[in-house]
Amino acid sequence: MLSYAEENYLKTIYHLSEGGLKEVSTNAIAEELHTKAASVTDMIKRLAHKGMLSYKKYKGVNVSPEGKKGALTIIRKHRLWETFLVEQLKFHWAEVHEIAEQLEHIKSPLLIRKLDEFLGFPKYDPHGDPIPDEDGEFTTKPKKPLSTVPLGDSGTLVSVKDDSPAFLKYLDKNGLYIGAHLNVLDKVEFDGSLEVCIDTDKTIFVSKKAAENLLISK
Amino acid sequence: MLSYAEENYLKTIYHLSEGGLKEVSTNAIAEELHTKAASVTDMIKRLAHKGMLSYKKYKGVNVSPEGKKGALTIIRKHRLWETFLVEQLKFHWAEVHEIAEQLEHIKSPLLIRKLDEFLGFPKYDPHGDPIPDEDGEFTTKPKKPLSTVPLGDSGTLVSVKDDSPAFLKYLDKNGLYIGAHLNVLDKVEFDGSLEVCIDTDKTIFVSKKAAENLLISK
DNA sequence: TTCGATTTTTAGACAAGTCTAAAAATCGAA
DNA sequence: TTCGATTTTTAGACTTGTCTAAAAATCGAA
Repeated sequence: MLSYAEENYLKTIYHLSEGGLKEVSTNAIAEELHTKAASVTDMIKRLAHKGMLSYKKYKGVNVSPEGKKGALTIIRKHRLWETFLVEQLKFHWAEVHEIAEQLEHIKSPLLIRKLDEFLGFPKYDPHGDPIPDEDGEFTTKPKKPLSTVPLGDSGTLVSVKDDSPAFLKYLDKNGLYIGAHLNVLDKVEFDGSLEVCIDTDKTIFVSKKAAENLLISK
Repeated sequence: MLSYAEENYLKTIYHLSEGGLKEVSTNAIAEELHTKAASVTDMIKRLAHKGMLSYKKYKGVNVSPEGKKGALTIIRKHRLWETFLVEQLKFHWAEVHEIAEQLEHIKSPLLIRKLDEFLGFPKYDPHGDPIPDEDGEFTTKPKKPLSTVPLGDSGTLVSVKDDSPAFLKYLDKNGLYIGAHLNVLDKVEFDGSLEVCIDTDKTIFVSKKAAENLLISK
């Protein structure tokens, strides 16, 4: 059984390893968790001892199959709770992360199964990220920036790269939201901006910079 | 800001003090929390230092107004989450306590306000206990054992004294559930058992012992 | 390939929360 | 009211998770 702190480290390391593929450096973990390298060394020893990571001094860590399973369980819980907060409690998708960071540590497999059922077995969270199932399986729809969508093509706005308050305000102002159906009507050669139709009923212009921040999925 | 452990102590001490009325002994706290008296002494010093308790060596502790406020916030969260688990996620009311023990420590006043609204501002939790509002106010309906309800009177089954699996099984078997409307039709002099009508459509006999375990409210 | 910069680990300290064992205070019965 | 039993506190140790400072290992550029 992992502690609150151990779960946070494991989840972070898993994310940094890009799904358990790459080894992760001590400093990268320290930076991500706003902690110190010495603390990270202590913790990765603990997690390695528990079989979650494989670790060789000075060589960084790799997530073990056991660790991957643990990380995906935490991620599953996080994303289910985010879905609950947005769909049921009517939070805005940009304000749920901190609360889900707490909720993801609640220990009760039955609770998560019932929550999943209550939400109708969602496949994606409010940020467009996939929700792993009980076995850790999930399907990632390829996401690409709106700026790379070919003229005439359409897709769903599933995520944003930058979720700063300034950019969220921009989204609101232009009637853009996660889940919106976007159709690229025209590309302006001069400045790279796009003419985009939202849900077939509204047309806006999106700057090149904004289009690079909007992530689209089919 | 109180830690997880501090919150648990405060809540337990508040309950033992019967709403902040009585002073509470070190040993009583230790027994309730399955910990040792020495640990309790350490913790009550911390909580007294934070202004939650007033404490004089060897004299037990009293809950301060600040402490009462904190305890009622935790109790409010606990009971709202229990209500959510039973009404929305379809847990049985007897299996939600442990999960709510974890959920009650989630820190987000906005979350609790939204949860309260989502649930329709419930006044009582699935065990029949009152849910304090944001200011810590609540109204306790007087509860009394079914065995003391006069012949011909009726009320709602709001709680049980003993929630052992054996007694829960008994409830199920007899069609009894929290929220059932009960009407005392007859009292058997011989063994103190009662003839009770459930929701006007079913009549059962309840032994004296069972009737002492069933708590009724008008 | 060597030496300085960077990264990582070790060593030692600290805070929270727990424990055991022993000392101190209080309680209660004769 | 006194003395033994009980309760409570203190003292010291342990674990988890954190830190700083310093040592050790690795990396990279000349």
